[in-house]
Amino acid sequence: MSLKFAILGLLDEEPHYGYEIKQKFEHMMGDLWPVSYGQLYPTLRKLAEDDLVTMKTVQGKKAVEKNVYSITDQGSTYFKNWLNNKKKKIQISIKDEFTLSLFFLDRIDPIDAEDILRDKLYELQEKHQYYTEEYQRYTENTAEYKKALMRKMLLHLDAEQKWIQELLDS
Amino acid sequence: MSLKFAILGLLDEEPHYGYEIKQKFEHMMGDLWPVSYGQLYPTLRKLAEDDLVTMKTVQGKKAVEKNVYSITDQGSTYFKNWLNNKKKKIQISIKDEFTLSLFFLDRIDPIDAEDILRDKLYELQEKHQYYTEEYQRYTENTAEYKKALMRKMLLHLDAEQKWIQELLDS
DNA sequence: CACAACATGTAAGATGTTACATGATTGA
DNA sequence: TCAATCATGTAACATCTTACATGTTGTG
Repeated sequence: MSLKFAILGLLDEEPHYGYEIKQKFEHMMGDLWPVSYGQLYPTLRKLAEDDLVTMKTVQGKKAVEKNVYSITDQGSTYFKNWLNNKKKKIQISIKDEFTLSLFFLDRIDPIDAEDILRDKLYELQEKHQYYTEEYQRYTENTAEYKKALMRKMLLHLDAEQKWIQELLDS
Repeated sequence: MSLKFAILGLLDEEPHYGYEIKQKFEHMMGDLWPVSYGQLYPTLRKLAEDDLVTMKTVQGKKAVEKNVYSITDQGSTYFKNWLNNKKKKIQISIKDEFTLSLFFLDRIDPIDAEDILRDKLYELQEKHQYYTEEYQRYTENTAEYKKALMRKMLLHLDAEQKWIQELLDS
């Protein structure tokens, strides 16, 4: 569970409430890593159950209540241990619906098959262009990590395009 | 759910029993896409419940019983519809534990941080070499798709290595 | 005889998405 | 006043992994 560590990492700097964690995290990630409330709140509850964080309800502006979470010593140790020691897996994703469907491409008309590949290539090019422009909008003030993450996305989009181009050429 | 379509695709050629589906699929995928029984059997049951496949218990050699699954007309239509029409998503995975941990790398000693990057780069190089040798063992008889899948893996491993190298250089 | 391979499954949990449900506050 | 944003959550489902449980058959 990555989100668990993302939350602990944020809380290890300062306390945050749920809504804020989502906004801050997604902004940091350049919107490349969305978080749903359906995952966020249950995860926060579980972290509290495990005594890795504590929760305190705070009155915000007027009648708005916020649940502010703080990391515990246990939580901080757990996080730092993860950061320093644990072998962390990288994900090279080749298990997706599109890739699977190519396996069965010989079942359909070769002309349709080529169309499918060209469509996907076009889709990838558009995505690449969108993220390239996004990347160029970044300034010197943009956090290094955010740039790096976008760079990673672009490199993998390059790889994917190259792959599909190779398939078309063969 | 990708596995569902993988199963239907196999059954759309000829009937298979569960164990065989796993073996055949993983072999076709060059062992890049493992399938657990904990996922396979419940998925087969669900496909049967949805009338996309039918199950028939058959006596194999001696006392061994096999549950042979066949695709129904409904299932065949469903599969072909997926193959021809549905917009299928590609997965560019940037949401993994390792990538996340880099976000917090400024919390640890820069020398340790560099070590972590170098370790991962080394790990990726080993993996790359392993798969390259695997790829070279493929012959003209090897199914095109199997080669293509391995090629995709290698291209994304290249991208990942390039990314980490860039991080080290900066 | 032991061990690998064949064959089928369940239970529990991890990790996530989508849709629903509720209500306050702010700005146009 | 109306929509966007702020704020918190639940329920159902989807997908997948790991560990457990059971028994047969073929091979050295």
